[in-house]
Order: sequence, then structure tokens, then C-alpha cells
Amino acid sequence: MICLCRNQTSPFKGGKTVEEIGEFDWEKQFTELSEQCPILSSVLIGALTTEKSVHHFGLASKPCMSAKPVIGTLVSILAFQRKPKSMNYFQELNSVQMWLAGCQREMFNRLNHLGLWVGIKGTRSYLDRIRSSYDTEVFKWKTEICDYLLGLRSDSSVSGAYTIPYADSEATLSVDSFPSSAASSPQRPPARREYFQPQMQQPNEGYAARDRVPTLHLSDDVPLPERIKTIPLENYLPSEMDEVDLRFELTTIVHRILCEYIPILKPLANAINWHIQHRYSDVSAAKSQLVPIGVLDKDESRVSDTIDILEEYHKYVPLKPNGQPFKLLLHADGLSVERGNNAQNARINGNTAWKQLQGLQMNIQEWHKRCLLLQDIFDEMYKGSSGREIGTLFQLKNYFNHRNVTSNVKQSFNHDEEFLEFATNGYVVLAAMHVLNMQSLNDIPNSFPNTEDKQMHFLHDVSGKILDMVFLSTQPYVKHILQDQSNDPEAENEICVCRSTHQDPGMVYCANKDCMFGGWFHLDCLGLEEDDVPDGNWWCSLECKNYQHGKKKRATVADNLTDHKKCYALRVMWHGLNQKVRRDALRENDGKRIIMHWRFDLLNFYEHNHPKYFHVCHQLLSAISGAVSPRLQHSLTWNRTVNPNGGPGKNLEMDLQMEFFNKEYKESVKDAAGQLTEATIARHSQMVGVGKVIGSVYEKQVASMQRSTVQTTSTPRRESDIIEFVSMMSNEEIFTTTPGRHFKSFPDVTHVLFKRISASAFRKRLIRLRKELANHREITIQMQRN
DNA sequence: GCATGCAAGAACATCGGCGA
DNA sequence: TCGCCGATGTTCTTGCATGC
Repeated sequence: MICLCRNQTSPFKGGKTVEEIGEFDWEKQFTELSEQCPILSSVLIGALTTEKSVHHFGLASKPCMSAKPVIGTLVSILAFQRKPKSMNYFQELNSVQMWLAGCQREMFNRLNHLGLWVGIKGTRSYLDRIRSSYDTEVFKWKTEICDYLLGLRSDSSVSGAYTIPYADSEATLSVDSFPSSAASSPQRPPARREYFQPQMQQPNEGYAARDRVPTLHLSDDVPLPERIKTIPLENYLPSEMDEVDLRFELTTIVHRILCEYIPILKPLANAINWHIQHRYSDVSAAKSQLVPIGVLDKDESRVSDTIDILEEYHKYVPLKPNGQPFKLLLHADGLSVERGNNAQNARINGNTAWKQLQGLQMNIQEWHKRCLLLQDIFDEMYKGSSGREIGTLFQLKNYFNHRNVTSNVKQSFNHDEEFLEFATNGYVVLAAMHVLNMQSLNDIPNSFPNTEDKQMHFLHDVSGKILDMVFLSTQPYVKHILQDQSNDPEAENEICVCRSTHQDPGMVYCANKDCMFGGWFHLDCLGLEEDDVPDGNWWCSLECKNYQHGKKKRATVADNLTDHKKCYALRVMWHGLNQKVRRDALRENDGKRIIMHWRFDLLNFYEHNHPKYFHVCHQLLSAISGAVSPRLQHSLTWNRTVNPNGGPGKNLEMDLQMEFFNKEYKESVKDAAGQLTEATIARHSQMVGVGKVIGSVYEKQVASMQRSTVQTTSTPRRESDIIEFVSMMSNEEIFTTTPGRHFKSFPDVTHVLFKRISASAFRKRLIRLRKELANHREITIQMQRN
């Protein structure tokens, strides 16, 4: 035993790094024991096995279980008792598991006395030692790319770069400058800890994700500003072909709904398309490598702090052989992209690309966008006053008891999305019953064919008819925008109280579209901060506000002939189906479709006054159309999601994955009971990634556990609710046109695409933003030349 | 045998949750 | 809103293991 404890390279010795933990093996421990302490080894084997079991199963304490882990554990405890400071490998591993599980201090001390764990202090210092390697993996990727660029590696393993999504972790914990301890007592600094005070500031969290779609083979040449100026306007708008594709996607979604809920069509479920294939379907099903890179104590609303964040992330940017940065994508939400751009603008005077913070290309993420679009839908279709009107979203919410659905989508995104999906499914089924003249779900339509081929045709036919009812084409608007050749007299471009034509990212829009100042205002001119601008409508003056309110529309002849209830149902279906196709494209990581949806959404952002999203969407579409290098274009299209667990159709938006990491971190940091110091925050955030590695090693190699491969699904079954929905709505005959009827809460809802898009203003804005982008590129290049 | 470093224990400041 | 309770992190002290 003494020899065992003296051995410097003993597998029982503690203080191992994460890599060494990965090599944990009971076999080594057992061999060491057999060599150093043969008698003890024989005694333990004799105690734990029977002659019969050894004969039949080798060294087994039970038929399917080796005795080696048990022997290893016993010897670890013995060695720990003899030399607690060095022979504590097993105890340290146990302690980390218990720390990750949130055990209390007292528990650490008790089990430390029993020789099972190290104490809380030992655990903490061990954690601090291993967490120092939290981003080693990212640096490994960086080195691989540098080597590849230098031509030192040519193997296919280095095919893609990596991406850094980040987000502010919204509210709960916060950071501020530390209280100054020196000021309070010059003699002896009081034993004052550096706690973070609750402020409105938000720390930022990020992770690195290895790209799955290869991009390194593509050119990394940055296009010239002239190239940006000549990007055709068509590239920003949905084309006729896009509309055909969208209709195909919507048809596929309708097929799925009908086969799920209409009994006679259920046998066709195997024949329809559940995964729309694309050129990278195989790669997209692969599991992503994700490395959380901790929390930064920065306040994003300050430009200087945003610069610090970008500088911090620049340490992960690989170096090209010519000394230039190898640009990586930095994914963030709309506001953060703007702030990132502002930070880069603030550094535009730098004489190298590094000083200009050009190593990171800001990019807008998907989940926040879906939140925004869903919020618009809820703003339009979900009103508390409609609780008694059968068929409205609020009534359906109450009737089917979707308690967690709220009008604030950010707070209850999953519930809201699931609820809209439910309402959409219900209306699609109703529409199908209307088309097929079915009285109940179990009816068999008159013309239902016998063979599967013909049944598929039948399904296509029904879906086509449903889509004819609901589909809205953007082409009239697009053509109008593209054909608008009116010359732009300078006066028409004047905006804001300063009457200039200059636009900058910090602007606010007056909700009165007839505003005499042109609608747009510089925040600087108004003396406002970004935070002062409300989420909903904003008016520049009382006159504008009253103008908006006072303008009551009189009922027209057209209103009296419109069936507003049917329009409401069609609108819910249209919005719901569109949300579904967007999610489906993301789940499949179908970059082409995702970008196509952005083109449709640019019009939505304009319609709903989201200037920031309009700007970043424009930036994304410009990049895809040639404002960035071909490598980044490809990466922006195809590396927009991550697949945390692997499997087809299981991709997640990068920012949604960020929310999961964020949640994990918040739950972990809760164990600190509010005692948040810099070290504590770093420990908890960095252990999110490292802890997972150690956890899986512990599970597999230490505890010899086999994880169940059966995966549970969290999607609730809504079949009975749909049946209920259909029977409730059957008396309403919602899809039979009845002129003049309407919901009181939605008196004038019509199923048209856009009400407020002014073709010339839209066009002008596109051209202006494109010009600004080109100018910005030109200045960047000039500064580097100087 | 001694110097050094580390871990455990004790004491204290502080925080969040809960109930009055 | 306030006080209590139970929890944590930090600092200081003590004692032990380790290495020379």
C-alpha cells in the first residue's frame, strides 16, 4: 500500500487535467494494484467473487458486471485515507459530479470524512484547475485552420471553420464595477468581498460551434465596394421561383397535417415527404461540436464594452498567412448585430484589419427573428376582448386550456408557437373538410380513390385547393418595387427634424405614415437613447398620435361584402403555415430555404416597422449576394444552425441553443445562492461545457452505466383536441363565405398581404442601405491602406 | 528535521426566499 | 416592507503532507 501511494505516476493520483480524465480506466488501477499490492488484490477478488462466477464470467461480481470498478473504488478509498492530498483522483471526480449536481457545503464535508469526496474547498480549487481548459478545443480548431491555410495540412478533417453565437443573458444576474475596498480604510482593507450589485446591465454569454458544411475550399477574397453597388435589387426580394418553392413547402406541410388528423388519409403518412432533402442533408444530420466559452462581464449597451467583447472574441480568430484575420461569423440578435456594427464603426480608424475588429462578421440569428414574427402575429390576431367569439385565438386558448399562452411571445415562445400550430392544424383540417364536403372527420369523401397512387393525387388535389384559398402572392408588390422608376428628387429623401437625407442605425419611426417629417428620425436629433424607444408604436408628436387615433375608417361597400370571419381564419392559417415552414427549414438546416424566407421577411419587417431588423436583414441578403467572400457566403447560408444531439430534422437555431446553455448556466449559478463574484460566475459558466465532458466520462467509464437509447418526445399529442376543435367549429361554417359577418374584436380583418408598403420608399431605402454598405467597405479598405 | 504549500475549519458578510 | 433562516463565498488560522 505504501508503494502504491509513493508511485508518482499512480493512476490513483489526483489533480488530473480534462484530457487525462478522458482516459480514465479501471483496468489501469487494477493492474497497478495487482503489481504493488498482490495480497490486498487477492483478498478483494476473493471477497467480491465466487469460484463459480470467476470460472464462468471472468472477474465478475455479478454475471454482467465486472468486479474491477468495485475493487478500484475500495482501493481508492484506502489510498485516500493514507494520502489524502495526493491519492484523491477518484474523490475529486466524485466531488465534481456532486458539485455539478448542486450539493451543499455540509454534504461535501460529511462525505469528505468518509473518504468518498474531497471537501468543498478542494472541489473548488480542482474545478478552477480544470476549467482553465474550457476553450482549449476552440484554440485547437484555430490552430488546425492556421495550419491548413499555411499548407501544412491538407486532410479532409479540416473542412470547415467555426462560428461564435453569443447573446446577453437577460436580467437575473448582472455585473457592475467592483466596490472599492481601498477607499473605506487606509490602515487595513476590510475583508470585503467583491460582490456584483444588481443593475440593469447584462453579461454576455457565448459558445463556439464547429461548422458542419465545408467552406474552406472556397475563396476568401473580399469583394470590392463596386461589387456591392451593383448587387441587383431583385436579390433582396422574393422571386417567382421563390414563390413556387414556398408553395411547395406549404403543400408539404399541409400534407403532413392532413395525414396526421384525417383518419381516411392516415395510411398515406408513409408515402409523404417528412424531411425535405437538400444537398447537405447528410451533414446536417451530424452532431455539432459545441464549446461554451463563458460569460463576459460586459454591458452591451455601451460601445466601449461591445468593443471589449469583440476584442475578447478576436482571440479565437485564426491568422491568415498574409497576416490578415481569417473572418469568422459572430451570430447575435438584431440589437446586438447593430451594436457590433457600431463597435466596428467606432474602430474604423484602425490601420489594420485587426484593429478595425474585422476578424468577425456580425450576423443575425434565426430564433429571435421567429420571436419577432410571432409577436407580430399575436399583436394582430390575439386580443383579450375576443374571448367569447368562437374561433378567435383567445377563445381557442381559453377553451383548450393553453394556460401558458400569453401575448408576450418572448416570455412564452414555446407555448405560443405550439398554440398557433394547434390553431393552424385545426383550421387546415376544417378547410379540408370544407373542400371535401365532409360533415365529420370520419366521413369518407365521395370521390376517394382505392389505389395508393390515386390517393396521393387526391391528397395533392385537396392540399392545392386549400392553398389556393390561403396563399398570398408577394409578386405584385415585388414587381411594383422593381418597376418603380420614378426619379428620386432629393427633397423626397429628406427625413427627421434636421431635414437631412442621411440615415444611420440609431433611428426611430413615427407610426403616422403621413408624418410631415418623412417618418424617420435620428435618435441623436431627438436627444433619445435606444432604450427610450417603446417596443410598439411611437409617434413623434401629439398631432401625429391624434391623427392616427382620430382617423376612423367608415364602413365601405367592400367591407359589407367581405366575410371577415373567414378572412380571420385564413389569416391564422397563413401565418401559422408560414411559421411552420420557417421552422421546418431550420430543423433541416436547409440554407437555401432559410435565406429565401429572409427575402420574404424583408417585406414583413418593412410592413411592421422593424427598422433594425430591416437593416440587418438587408445586411444578410447583401452578404449572401456578394458583399462578403464566397467562403462566408457559403457559411452564412449553410451553417446557420447547430445539431446538439444529432439526427435528421433535429437542427436548432444557434440562438435557441444559446438559450439552453444560458438556462443551464443560470441553474448552475443558482447554487451560489446569489453570492456572485467574478470567479464564481466564471466557474459556473465555464463548467457548463467542461462539466458535460466530465459527466459523460464519469457515466461511461467510472460508473459503467449504459444510457437508454429511447428518446422521449416533448411534443404533446393534440389529436383529441383537434376532434373537439372540429366539432366546436362545425356549426360556424367558417369557410363558407357569408358576406358581412365579422368578429367584434376584429371588425375589418382582411386576408391581404401588405397594407402599407410604399413601393418607392421601399426601393429608396434598399438603394440607400446598399450605398451605405459600399461606402463603409470603401472607408475600411482606405484606412487599412493608410 | 525543516520549510513550504495546500486543504480543512471557523468566523463573518451577504444574498434570496419566505412568512408575518 | 421587514426580519428570520438557511445558504454561499471569502478571509484567516491551523494542521498536515510533501519535498528537500
